[in-house]
Amino acid sequence: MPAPEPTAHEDVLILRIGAAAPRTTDAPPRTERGPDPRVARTRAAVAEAATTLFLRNGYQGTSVDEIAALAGVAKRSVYNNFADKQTLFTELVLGYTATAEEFADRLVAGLPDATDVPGAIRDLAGRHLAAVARPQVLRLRRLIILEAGRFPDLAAEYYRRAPGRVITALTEAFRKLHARGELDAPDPQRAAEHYSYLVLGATLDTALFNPAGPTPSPEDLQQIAEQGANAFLTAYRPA
Amino acid sequence: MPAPEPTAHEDVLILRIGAAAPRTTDAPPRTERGPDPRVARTRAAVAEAATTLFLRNGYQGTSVDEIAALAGVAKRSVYNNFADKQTLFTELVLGYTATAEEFADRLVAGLPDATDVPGAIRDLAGRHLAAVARPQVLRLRRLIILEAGRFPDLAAEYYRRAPGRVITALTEAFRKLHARGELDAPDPQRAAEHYSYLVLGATLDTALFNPAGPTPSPEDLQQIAEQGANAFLTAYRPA
DNA sequence: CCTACCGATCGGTAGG
DNA sequence: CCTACCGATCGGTAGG
Repeated sequence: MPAPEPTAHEDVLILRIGAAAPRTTDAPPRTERGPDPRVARTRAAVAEAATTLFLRNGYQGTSVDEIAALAGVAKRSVYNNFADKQTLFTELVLGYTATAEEFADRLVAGLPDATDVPGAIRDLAGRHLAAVARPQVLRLRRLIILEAGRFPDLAAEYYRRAPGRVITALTEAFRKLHARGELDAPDPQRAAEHYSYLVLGATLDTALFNPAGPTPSPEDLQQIAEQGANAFLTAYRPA
Repeated sequence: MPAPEPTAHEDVLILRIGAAAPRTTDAPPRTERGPDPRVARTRAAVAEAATTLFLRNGYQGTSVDEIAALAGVAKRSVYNNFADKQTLFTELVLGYTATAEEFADRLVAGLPDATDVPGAIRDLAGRHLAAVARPQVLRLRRLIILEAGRFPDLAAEYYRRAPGRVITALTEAFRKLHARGELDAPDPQRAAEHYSYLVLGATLDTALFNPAGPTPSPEDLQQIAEQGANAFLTAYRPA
């Protein structure tokens, strides 16, 4: 259960979306040499430029002209690869959501069968907060919240598959640990929520109200995670 | 220390701002009958309309024309009462911030000297969550987060005077309760943060990602508050 | 990749 | 002379 390398996380998103097949499905102009590599290159450049600008300036604050300019392509090329601005936005966000979903599953994977449960939960809290507190992740979370009025289904799907997925996985883990007598958690879902907000709450909240503020140092984050995990372990310690 | 009547809370904000003196300070045209009551009436109508629309559609999503139309006045009247759209927005938010600040102080007032500390903290949690979970309060919080990029100083001031004020007051209360041996909270600020996120975290988070979603019932909120308070009390129970 | 253009809408201000 | 208010329209910019 190795922790993923932090900074590569966002790159995976960009590359995945950038490498996706273009939207044209009818009679693609294939030759024997396969699809035109310039198509994928242009699409990847648009996706990367759009990701950068959406995360920095929001949906409304980003114009398609800016995306085209930063990608080094014509505005027409943007619309050749994505139906419209809304589709471009939702495809980028859903690509990241899939990455976050995989992270959630890996994060909790070893917990139900851990031998040193307090140690495993402290370790999980440290990895969890370190992953969530990365500037790109905080910006994405903030972006989705900002656009939840315009894209309610997208926000709901992100919530269900990213933070909600962690809650779901932790609920199952805590249920087993309660049965094993390792935790006193008769309501495992509530315990999972309490864990999440004890470990992540302060950091996520601060980032929403002060988006341009400094990132906490790894040492600060480690301390916040440890104190949150300790409070959780004391509250849910078996009798 | 009675809990404020919920729905009247927002009205206080609107009336306070609406009744404020107009901006003109040089040589007001007073007669023996006092200032023109139409001035205050127009200003109040603009403030109320702007509050409604900003909370519903955000800053960018609200035009001055819409504000004027909903208030039933000419657009020129908006500019006669507020220097520009940004000033209108910040004055409204700061008016509410002052109300929230007073609420924070009253909320925690009796805690440091409480005799039944667990009972007082459970009671505080119920009043705290009930106040914060009101739709108007959740919408205001969301609005400030949405505009934290455009109005960073405003977001920082709101955070400091509203949720931060609760943390500050609780920190002092927990420090005294720790000294009295009623809580085991050697780091009272961290304890105050843990209390806040245990009691409020899930409700605030859900409202951000699903702003059009249903409000939890008072019974649900009471249960969430009680379980959060119980987890806090177990985690910080003196030895 | 640039310029041009569309239908629409914005915040702010003119005259009366 | 003042404040308050109106109908009309300004220059500039957005997505497409």
